Amino acid sequence: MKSTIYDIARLAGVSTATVSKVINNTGRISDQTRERINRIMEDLNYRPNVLASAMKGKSTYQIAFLIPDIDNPIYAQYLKHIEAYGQELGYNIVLCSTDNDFAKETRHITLLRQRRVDGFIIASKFKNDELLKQLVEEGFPIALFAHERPGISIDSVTVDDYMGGYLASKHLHSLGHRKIGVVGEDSISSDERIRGYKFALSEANIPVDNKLIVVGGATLQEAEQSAAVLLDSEDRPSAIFGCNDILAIGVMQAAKARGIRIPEQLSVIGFDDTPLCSIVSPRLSSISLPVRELGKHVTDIIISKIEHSDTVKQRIRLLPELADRDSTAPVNM
Amino acid sequence: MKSTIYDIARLAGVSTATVSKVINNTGRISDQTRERINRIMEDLNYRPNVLASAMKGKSTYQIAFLIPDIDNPIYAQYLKHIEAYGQELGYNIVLCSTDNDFAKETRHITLLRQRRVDGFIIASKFKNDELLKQLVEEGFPIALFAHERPGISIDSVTVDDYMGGYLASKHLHSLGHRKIGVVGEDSISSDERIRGYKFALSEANIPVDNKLIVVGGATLQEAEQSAAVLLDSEDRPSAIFGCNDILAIGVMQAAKARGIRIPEQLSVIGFDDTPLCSIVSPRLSSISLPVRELGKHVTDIIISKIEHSDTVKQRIRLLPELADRDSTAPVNM
DNA sequence: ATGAAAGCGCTAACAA
DNA sequence: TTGTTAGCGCTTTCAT
Repeated sequence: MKSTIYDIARLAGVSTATVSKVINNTGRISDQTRERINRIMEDLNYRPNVLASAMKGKSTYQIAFLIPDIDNPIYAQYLKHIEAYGQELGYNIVLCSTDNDFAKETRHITLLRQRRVDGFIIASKFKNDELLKQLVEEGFPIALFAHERPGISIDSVTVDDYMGGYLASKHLHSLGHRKIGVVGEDSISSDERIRGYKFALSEANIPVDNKLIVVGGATLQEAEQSAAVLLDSEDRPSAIFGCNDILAIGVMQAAKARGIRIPEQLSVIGFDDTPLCSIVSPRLSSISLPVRELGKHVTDIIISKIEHSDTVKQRIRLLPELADRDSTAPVNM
Repeated sequence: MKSTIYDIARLAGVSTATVSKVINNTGRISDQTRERINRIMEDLNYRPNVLASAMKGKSTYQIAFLIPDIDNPIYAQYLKHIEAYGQELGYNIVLCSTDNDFAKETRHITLLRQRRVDGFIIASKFKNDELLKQLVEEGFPIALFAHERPGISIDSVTVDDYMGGYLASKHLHSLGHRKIGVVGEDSISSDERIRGYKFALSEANIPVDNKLIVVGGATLQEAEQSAAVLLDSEDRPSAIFGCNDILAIGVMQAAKARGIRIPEQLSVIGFDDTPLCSIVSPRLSSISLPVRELGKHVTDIIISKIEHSDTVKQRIRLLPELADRDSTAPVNM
């Protein structure tokens, strides 16, 4: 049978209070008893029951990570770093898929609170604003990841999507492209990226043509359909900005299906710089995110909220960079 | 403040025992009190504290899922289905990366047991045999996923790797290839797949040439190096079987770097049939796994062990299928 | 420096 | 049908 704090206390000839103190490094204990207790704990391979200590208000050392969709490799990347860094600090990650579904996210949150997870990292475009606000008000450790909610006062760690959209479009423009299409999806990040695109155009004195902006589904297939609208128009763009790599790859496939050569006849650029970029051909230019740093930042924020009930709110926004590869080239007139 | 079972009891004018009984649907309670209690719980939005009930020996409704490496999309796929199905049954997934590291896996397991997770699904090539055996002996709910350990009596859910290797090689052979290379990695699955390959050859009366079998690292880059050995030999194979999609894509890239056209000059086939297959060009032929069913099976096994302390052991082995795409073609002599 | 004891929120055996 | 009560394993005041 697993040994308890009572076993240790009995064997050491002390009270459980004393044992508890050496476990938690609190109160004053003589070096002698401390050592004796430590030895006995080692001998019995004693591990405190986290449940019991959590019941007394201590943490469970669990952080929930909510994502919309594991299929997009960028989430796997996020997960990877958050898990790795959390692990270093003694925290486990409870992973939950929300599928961007209002009911699912709500259910998850209530369930996870019952489980007494210590905090939430939310990387999905959370729909239940009320719940979010409520959690924040209660002071529950929570942080948004990879997407912001301008209206709510809540911690967040994101990449500067606006900047990234600008960078991507600017790159295209610097290659001589003036007719630049966009394939986006329905999300705040995507919107921001498109705002950046528009700014790049306006900076170059190119009027924004809304027919060049197609916002559709997030899957590869849906992206192909969105791209089709652009590609099949009589006066098709010479370059397309996909608001994430999946979308951009959808564009590539649509182009390929139409015999449009990349980058000779069409430049394509993505966003996120996932490992997919080096796997497709031509290799996809993209906007790269400091994934590890993003992960480290949220984890740090959440944990400092958990451990020091830190209350200051912050919005950390890291800057993306251009990852220039083979899918973008000077415009061919 | 969160309400407790005491609040409910007080408001309903009954004892906590009664409330507990309606929560857990045990004992006999009059419809009248049951309804009254239920109403009050609804009104207060009462949620039982899982920690407290877990302390009384009930489950935590958490299953740990150990994987070696999130970078291979097949693990993301597994994760996706296990999470989704677990979610349906009220279980959360605690995700842990082991990086195939003995120390890490050991640390994880002990930590997770402290956390009182209900069971383990292990999808990494687990190194600590002793620990594994010990867990099994203790009757701890545990199942191996996507890889077996012939030596240990333990539940497992896998795909028939041998069969898959056979299928892949047979397909290549049926296209007229006789000089077929293999790029594998250091894992039991990979070994099995190679055994299947050998069987396909022997069935076709082709002698096995060990120089055609290269076992190396698991990353894309390492796969390229493995492929190089094959591709740069004076008498290079006309087809290569990559023991998973990443490896196969490494082969494709190595071929591309050498100006070897696929499938005209080299046929390539992978294993796992990840979404990557449709993204590379030419689209990669592969061996497809019934991923959803695999996930459902392990989850079911683990949960039945948890809930009915089911003790019969089973090895479920599902059959893979050929997914024929554009990277394989008749040999060109 | 150490211990006694109350209690976290729940369950279950036993009584009534 | 319902209630009393003794824990689960730990933390934490308050004494000593």
